[in-house]
Amino acid sequence: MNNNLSARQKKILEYIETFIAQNGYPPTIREIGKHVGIASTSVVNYNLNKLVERGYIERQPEVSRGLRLVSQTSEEMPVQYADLASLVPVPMVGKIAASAPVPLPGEDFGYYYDADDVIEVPQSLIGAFQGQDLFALRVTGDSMIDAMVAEGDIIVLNRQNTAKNGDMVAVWLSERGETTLKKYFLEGRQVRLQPANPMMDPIYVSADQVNIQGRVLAVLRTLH
Amino acid sequence: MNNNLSARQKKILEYIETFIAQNGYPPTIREIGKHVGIASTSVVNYNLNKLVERGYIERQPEVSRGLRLVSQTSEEMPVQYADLASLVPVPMVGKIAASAPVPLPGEDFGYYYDADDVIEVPQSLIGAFQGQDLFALRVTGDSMIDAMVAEGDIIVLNRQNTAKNGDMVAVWLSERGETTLKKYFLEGRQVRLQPANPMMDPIYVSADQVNIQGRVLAVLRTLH
DNA sequence: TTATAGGCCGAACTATTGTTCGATGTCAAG
DNA sequence: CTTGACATCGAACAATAGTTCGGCCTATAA
Repeated sequence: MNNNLSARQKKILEYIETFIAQNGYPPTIREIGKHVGIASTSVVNYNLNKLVERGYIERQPEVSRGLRLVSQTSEEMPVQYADLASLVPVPMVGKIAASAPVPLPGEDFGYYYDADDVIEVPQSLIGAFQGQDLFALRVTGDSMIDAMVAEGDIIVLNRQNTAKNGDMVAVWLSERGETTLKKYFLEGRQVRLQPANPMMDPIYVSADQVNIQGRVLAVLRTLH
Repeated sequence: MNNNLSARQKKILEYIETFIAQNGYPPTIREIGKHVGIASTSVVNYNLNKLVERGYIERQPEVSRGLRLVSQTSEEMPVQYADLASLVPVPMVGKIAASAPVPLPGEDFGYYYDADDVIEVPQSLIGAFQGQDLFALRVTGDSMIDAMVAEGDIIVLNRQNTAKNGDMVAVWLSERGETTLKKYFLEGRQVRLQPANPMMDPIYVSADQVNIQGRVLAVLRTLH
């Protein structure tokens, strides 16, 4: 079977590509025909099906503009791709202080934050974590000093409400009405919360008093 | 004018986003309506026009699926954005401890570092600084605790031997045989070195005892 | 109270768009 | 020469999808 594309099919493919890039949605059969010089919609249809057979595009029957480009893996993008992937956008959802619960990205927030409220973090700083559950907070006040976190620091968290021993977590202590950053150790029925600063003593809290808000993945401090 | 989105409009926006991600082409008015719980196409149309007014999407009249999402970020700062989002390679030239002078990238080093010894830092974290004079150090030991810097942290510096008041600098105190990170204030003939931790007291050193090794631009801490 | 605007519904209308099918021309194999 | 696969055309058809309009409801301003 011939797996090469005819000149016409290449033209179609290119047109689809530029059209999508330009408009954000795919072209119709007629639009393709007009720009590629094909008079009949059925011919375009015919060639589109060829492109499907050969794996260049996918189509959705009876759906207007129902086509999509299939990413051609073997291109020369691997370098670029790695670069783009290594910078992860993380929404800044608010501030964190000892006196208040952690603001979490709620359902009501949805995906929409101001551009100002997104920071770009190198993937290498946050390990394998990624996606919807990442968020960032700016630290206000000096109350996190025992966590070695200063005012103005940005902490990057993964939203989760469980933790493994040794994880650095943001917790809300319902009894004290207080948020803190500590290393988490479950010890029997109580939890040991160990400050990052080795000179500070841990506190012990009953497990049901501890609301884990998220795991701290990174702390960023800029000084310029 | 109210620029906020109603819950319904947020839902629509989210649906468009996931739909495009999933299918490669935008949804129709009826598809949106069905999934967002709107009975009438006219209402969807109405809300889509609201989204256009507020700059979230663009529409093409009389075109099926003629929607596109407007990228929120590229709106105002197209140039800046690319810059801010870019990663700057910074060589890791060694470790820093209180007990030893700061290793500096010497001429003899040249441009040659292992790939392992280079970290990628977002430009946004280090402000306008860039180029040859950037370097990074890993902190060993707990001796920098009064600078709110923990063991394992990475500090990014700009090599320079002068500083402005208020700059956070790495200095070698020849008299004490000690390296520290402090805020720098020149006061007459002596220098006040102020710990980042506001609970700690400053130290005062004669100006000629202070060897500035570099200005601290950022501190990075990873916890995974 | 009466307006008025915003949000919504339902239904009809029209334009767009994918699908189908018979017919034609070309070319290489039998 | 005949056959059959391949590519094309044109036209009609039917499903999809955007637009419009009258009416309803609620909250707020006059």
